[in-house]
Amino acid sequence: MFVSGSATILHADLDAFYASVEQRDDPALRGRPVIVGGGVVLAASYEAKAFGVRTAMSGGQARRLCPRAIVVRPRMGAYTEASKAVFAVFRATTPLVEGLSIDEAFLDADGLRRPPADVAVRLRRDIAEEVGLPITVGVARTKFLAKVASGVAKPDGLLVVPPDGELEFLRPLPVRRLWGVGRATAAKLAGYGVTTVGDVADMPEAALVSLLGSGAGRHLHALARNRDPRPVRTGVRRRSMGAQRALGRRGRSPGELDAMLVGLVDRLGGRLRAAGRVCRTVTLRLRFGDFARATRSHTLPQATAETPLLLAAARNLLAAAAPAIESRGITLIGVSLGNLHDDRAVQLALPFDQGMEVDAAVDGVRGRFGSSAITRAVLLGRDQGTSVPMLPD
DNA sequence: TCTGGGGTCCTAGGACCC
DNA sequence: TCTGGGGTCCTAGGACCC
Repeated sequence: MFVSGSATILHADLDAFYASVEQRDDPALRGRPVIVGGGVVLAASYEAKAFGVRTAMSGGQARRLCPRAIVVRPRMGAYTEASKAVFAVFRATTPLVEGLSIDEAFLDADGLRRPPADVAVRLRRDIAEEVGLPITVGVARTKFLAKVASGVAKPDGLLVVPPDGELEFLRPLPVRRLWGVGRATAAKLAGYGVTTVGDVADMPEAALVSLLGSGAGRHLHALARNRDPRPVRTGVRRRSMGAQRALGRRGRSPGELDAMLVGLVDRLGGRLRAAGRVCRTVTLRLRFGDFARATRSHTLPQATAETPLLLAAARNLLAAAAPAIESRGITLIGVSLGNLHDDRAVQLALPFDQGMEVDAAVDGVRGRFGSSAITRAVLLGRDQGTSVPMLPD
């Protein structure tokens, strides 16, 4: 391991997260191939990965590759709890934590007194001792490089990329290691004989832009040349919230679909309200019998977290899509809520019989917070007073 | 081999407004 | 009667990530 004093960003990534939680909680699973999820592999322990089992693989294929694997049902609650414990250790290390997913985060180690490599060693030890899970940490000057480093160091590893060894580390890597290069982009690049990060770095930016579009092209050009100025950002808010359900191949009646839609929207409405947020855009996600995907969306005039309003919008979208579903079949239904805002609702408890004062109060709030602060004022009844949801911005 | 459940970001066209 | 350029919002689709 190379220890450097000037690398400042850590990328911490739990190994085979769901499977590791299962092995931690059930000693009989330790050292054995474990697959989480039945129809599709949600996570595979490293013992199972050794047989070629991969995340997102179908359950049937995974069992053929590794017949001895123990298949366990996912326990989302246990994973959420483990994630919270891990993030608590992150925040005890530094307040500058940017979560990327349930099992992954960037930590800014700049400004900590000890060298970043020491911070990383201690972080891995703390998480092993306090949460009982293996975690891999990549350390580098930039986010991108730190993430690549943790990917290379997996599992249960630590890799520091020294500032004077960055290009040497980066150039031989396959393009798929670049953040944002998936199957489609890798295939496009391979068509031009571009297979390594070094190959990408040697291409003119204009060539990448004409091949991949201006956004992806410029992004890749910069990353391949090790330019990534993005800082670690705290307090990043969720921008959408969704729930979906796979349906298998057999057909579903309109009544069944409607019942599923009700269930999905009800769950999302609860999550939205629990998070203290409201949404304006409702998107219906469909996957047809041939597995082609489609989305249908509608933007409401006002943001809301009320289930009946969300459900009405979702039902309209489903009704509009009914002919396509009828003719093509359906294998997945989902709902996603976008255009999220904070719901900073204030409840003005005013007597029902003083309508003049309600108007005055609304004017007062508008005067203080701007004319767009109040989108709706509702008379609730004698005892409840007046509800005034506010939507600043 | 037959396909989960959660997200993010980008692109492109059309509507609409100035 | 014919017509520019720019900006924002909405919708749909696609790629990618874990």
